[in-house]
Amino acid sequence: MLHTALVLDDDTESATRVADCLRDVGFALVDPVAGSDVAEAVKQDGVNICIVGHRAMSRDGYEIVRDLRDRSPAGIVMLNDSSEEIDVVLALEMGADDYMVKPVRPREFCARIRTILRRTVVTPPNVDGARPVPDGFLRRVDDLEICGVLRLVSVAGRELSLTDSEFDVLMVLAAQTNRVLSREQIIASVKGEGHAITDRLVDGIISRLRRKLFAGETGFKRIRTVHGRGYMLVEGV
Amino acid sequence: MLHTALVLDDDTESATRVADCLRDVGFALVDPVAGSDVAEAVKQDGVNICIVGHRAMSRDGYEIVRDLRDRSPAGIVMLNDSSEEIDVVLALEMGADDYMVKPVRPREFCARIRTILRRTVVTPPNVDGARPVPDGFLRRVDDLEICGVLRLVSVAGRELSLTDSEFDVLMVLAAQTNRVLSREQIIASVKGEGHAITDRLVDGIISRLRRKLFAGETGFKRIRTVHGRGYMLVEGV
DNA sequence: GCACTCTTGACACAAATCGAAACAACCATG
DNA sequence: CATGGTTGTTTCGATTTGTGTCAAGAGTGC
Repeated sequence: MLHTALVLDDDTESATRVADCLRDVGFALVDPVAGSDVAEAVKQDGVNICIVGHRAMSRDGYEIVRDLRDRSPAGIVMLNDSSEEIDVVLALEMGADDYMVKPVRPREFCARIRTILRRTVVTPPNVDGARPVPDGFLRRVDDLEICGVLRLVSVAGRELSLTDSEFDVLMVLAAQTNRVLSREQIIASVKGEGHAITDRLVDGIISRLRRKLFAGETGFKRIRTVHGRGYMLVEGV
Repeated sequence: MLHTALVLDDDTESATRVADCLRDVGFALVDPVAGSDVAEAVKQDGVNICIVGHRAMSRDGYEIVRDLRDRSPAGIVMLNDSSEEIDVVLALEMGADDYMVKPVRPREFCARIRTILRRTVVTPPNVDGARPVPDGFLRRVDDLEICGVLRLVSVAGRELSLTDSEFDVLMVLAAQTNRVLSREQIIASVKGEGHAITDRLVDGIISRLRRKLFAGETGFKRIRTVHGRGYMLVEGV
């Protein structure tokens, strides 16, 4: 249910616009690390979808798309100012799953993203028996370890049992540490969009999480409340 | 690889234009039979991709798209004169894989078709994304061995006898380990679609499976329940 | 600082979901 | 037609989810 996205675009205006769209509909965003191997990072972080501008990380966007496609099954969307046929065709042939002309229309953008995800199989089919062990989807936040695939959590080595909704919320927070997430965003990430649920449910789950995770700990609150805005999982105290 | 396409559009000018494109790049075209059940025909003829106009076969194109998506894994492209955001979003939410505004540009059109086909796995009636199961195949999930042909199962070398329905459900779970499958998906995979059976039957079978397979095991649950969503067979603890 | 308002934490409780077992219907077999 | 095995439904207790409430806390204007 929780999807992770990566936005790469030197056009910062478009990048923030797109990032906001994605966050609103419940995506966790990964920060692009300049100079790093993008495809490798995408694999590492279990990114489901990449948005690439026609120039990104001071490189040619098309090149990045090809690179990503060669080494990752993630969905790829190319953004560009140009609506020329040649540019569209080139992007798609490099391996993009869709091509949109800026400025994107938010609702269409989200709908197209969802369409791609519908077709994206996270683990590529692998017929000959043994599939690779899911080492990915392991998130570490200080001494908190979360395995997204097996849905296991441990704090300081001590393993503990969370309910499914507790786990889902923790996952969302852990995907975006040191960043405030609104209750709406958290619910959207966990339930999908347009679910009729009270905001306050999040409070309840957070309350239970705090007790289970950081029961004995004194002083610092690692899940911090930001009054009027939401919650944040603090990393690197 | 020969692909088969079906063009449905009351706008004959667009239809022929599109059909020509497809033929040029090597598609076999299926003739639409007026009044027939489109989704059924698509299945029958092994169609890989459907092009649907906003009016087709004297019906509303959006309706056709939804119908197709519900009952076929084929790629679907919607064509329309309108470039309104609302129309795009609607089409995609009905299940279209792409939406293009007429008149289509041939090279872009073909590139987009190819992009869809890249993502379209033609897995026969099965949970979507499930890996194709070769005959005579032996699936291994940790110390769990399943022979699909002889319908035998063993855990840690110890062989045990399952009933047919237990075996079927185990097969479905084993085809997609570490991924949550809904009760609907499980029932659909085992019985075929549209079978009038209680969701809860799955619970019963899972319960019996757990007892037979992992009777003595302590601690970790290898068939995991995800509250409100379904079940998951965990691999690689 | 003080009064006021809105937000949050924590708990209690209703509703939904799940696990396991009991039970009825079905089916093949002898 | 009795038997044994399997399938699918029902039931009940246990767990989890989601709502309501109220006291405590945080922000704001004075």
